[in-house]
Order: sequence, then structure tokens, then C-alpha cells
Amino acid sequence: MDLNILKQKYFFMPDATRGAVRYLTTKQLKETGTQAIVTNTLHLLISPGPDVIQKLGGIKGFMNWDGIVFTDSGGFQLFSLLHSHKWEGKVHENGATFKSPREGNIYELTPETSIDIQMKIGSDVLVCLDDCRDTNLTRKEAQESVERTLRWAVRCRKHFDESYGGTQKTGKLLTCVVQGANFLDLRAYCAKELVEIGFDGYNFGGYVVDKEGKLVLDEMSAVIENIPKDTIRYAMGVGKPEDILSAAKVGYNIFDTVLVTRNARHGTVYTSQGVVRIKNSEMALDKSPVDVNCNCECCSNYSRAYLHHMLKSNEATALTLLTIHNLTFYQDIIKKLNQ
RNA sequence: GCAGAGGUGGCGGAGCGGUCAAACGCAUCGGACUGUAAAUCCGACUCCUUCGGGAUACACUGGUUCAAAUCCAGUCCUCUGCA
Repeated sequence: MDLNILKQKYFFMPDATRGAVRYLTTKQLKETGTQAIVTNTLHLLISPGPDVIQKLGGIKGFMNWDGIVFTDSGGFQLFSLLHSHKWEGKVHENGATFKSPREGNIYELTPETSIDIQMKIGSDVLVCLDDCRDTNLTRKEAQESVERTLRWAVRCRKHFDESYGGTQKTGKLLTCVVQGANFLDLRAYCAKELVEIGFDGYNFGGYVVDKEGKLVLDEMSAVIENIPKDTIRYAMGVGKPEDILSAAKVGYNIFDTVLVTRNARHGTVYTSQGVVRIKNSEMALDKSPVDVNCNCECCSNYSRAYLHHMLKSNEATALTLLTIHNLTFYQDIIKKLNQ
């Protein structure tokens, strides 16, 4: 598999956080036009555990997925869960120590263990552990997060190269995350320093929309201006269809968001005529497909009225069909970008 | 027919003198969701309102009380047991 394509073309990766895009079979996932997915180090660490996945052929063998796999470092989830006190644990210079609410085990995620876990999961593109913080950071906090992210990036780079032989030996790519909150100079600084270390990709990290839900394009620009063009430029967590187009225009080429699949499950679907809420009463007698301009399994076979009824009746089939549609809609956007 | 139990908002079901326009659940109607603890969460849900309130409401009709969904009487229904 030639991973260099990730540096040249546009990709949208649905989140298969626990090694599954919710409600889709791997076959259905492929049929949406999806070529790459993101799984999550943190969630897979807790269950079923990296050793189990490794024994079962890595995430690709496990899922029977022959496409590209990214693993998120787990930093974003863990730190947001810890910062909001939803999980017990603490962030420290060596990473984070936390208690899994699932079975109460104590785990430690460090730059090195994060790489180890991602290797065992068997992903194609690894992400360095980054120090992701809350929104509304002071300059001092943002600076600390940048400096720690840089120190961790160095450790990840070193560990990946020294313990595994780097890209040359593994064939895998290593990407890093640019922090700096809404301080443009910190964003630029973080990007430059990471480029200095050298990675296969520079991911825009942190929060991608402001309080009003507007994409932070100025921050994204500050990063893109300081990284190479022929690299992975992954805008993590972006976003709404229009946000993906904006980010692509600025220079990003890879995207992921939970909105696609989560909104589908909640009955909010994307169409060529804008957002439609399938659960709303006006859909009850609507014989038209979700999107007349879509050829997915959902739109080719079923009416809005039928999907409305299934959602109202808690029939899981609707979740599958709407996920297929939303994901197909996103992949169609990506196809147009690649034309 | 006799003996018990009971009739509360679209439904189920709390409340058993004042803080009750009435808990909670469901249904209904909106909305949110951006490196997923999410088939989740939030709001509305008698009518009117200049958003401060106002007017009708707990089977029906009377009554007691400063005050009744809550107490009393009668009426009409429903369920369970015995004939």
C-alpha cells in the first residue's frame, strides 16, 4: 500500500473509534467510497487491548478492513475527559495516568506507550501524543501546551525510529499535532518546531470551531503556512461540509469528524439541498429519498417517510441507512475535491 | 344486587388540605452535536400574554374551609370478590 497518496489527495476518514464505524459493516463502509478510517488508541487500549488486537491480526485483520488506518493518539479524548472531570486521572509531564471507568484499571499513556499501542493496533499512520487542553486558554497555558506537545513529539519520533526502525523499516507514517490554541504566533511556532523535528504529517489539533461554531480559519492558516506542501495536512475534527471545503481551500487535505455518523444516528442528514431532519413531523409522508442527487443504498431504495418511521420506532436499520447516506455524501464531496 | 377498590393532563402514574398548572415515565413538537463515555443530550408540551403575569383545570353537581386534585354528600361510570 502506497501511503504517499495521503500527501497528495483529499481524504475524509470516518471515526471508527473502537474499531468499528458504528452501524456499518466493513463492506458497507467500503461502498460509501471510504478509503481511510481513524481508530482511537485510548478506546482500543481499554478494550479489547492492544495485545488482543495484535494477536488477531492487527486492526485490519480484526475488522477485515483492507483500507488505510490512522490511529489517533488518544490525547484529545483523554485530556478532555480528564479536564472535564468525567474521568479520574491526571496529566503530567510523562503523559497521563488515569482510571478506566469501565473496569477500574489504572493506565498510563505516555508518548512511548502511545506509539507502542498504535504499533500493536497495526495502523498505517500514527499520531504523536499531544497535550490537548480545554478551550479559552490563557497565553501561558497555550504556551505550556505547545512546549509539552513539542517535547512529547520528540519522544514519539525517537521511540518510533529507535524501537521500530521508523518508516523505513515499518512502512508506517508518523504524524504530529500542532497546538497553540488561538494564538497565531504560537501556532506558527509549534508548526515550525515540529517541522524541524520532521514528520510525515502535521495535524491541526485543538478545537476547530469557536464558541459560535465558526471554523478557526486564521489559526488553521497560521499552521498551514509553516508546514510543507507535500505532506499530510490533517485537520482533526473538521467538520461540517462547508468547513471541510473551507479547510481544503486553505490547504488541508485530510479530515475526520464524528458529525457524519453521529448526526446520521440522530436523524440529521446532509443533502444537496442542505441539512434535513428526518425525525421532524414534516417527513412523515415524504415519499422522496433523503437526497435526490445521491445514489447510495439509502437514497436508491427508501423514502424519507420510511426512515422517519424507523427512527421513531427505534429500528436500528435506519441508523445504518442514514449513516451510509451521510458518509456517502461526505465521500462525494471528497471525490469532487480530488477531480 | 351486596361487599371492596377506584375515576388526575394525549397515555401510564405520583400527589391525599396551602409551596400544584400538578412529580416521574412514555408519546408528541422543536433544537444541539465538529481528533465519539452520544440509537445521546437540551428545551417545549391547558389557553392567553406588553413575558411581569392572567384565565380556566384533577369524572359531574353541590357543600365544608381564609384555602380543596386532596375533606363531606349526592350523581354517573370502571374494576375485583360474593351471590
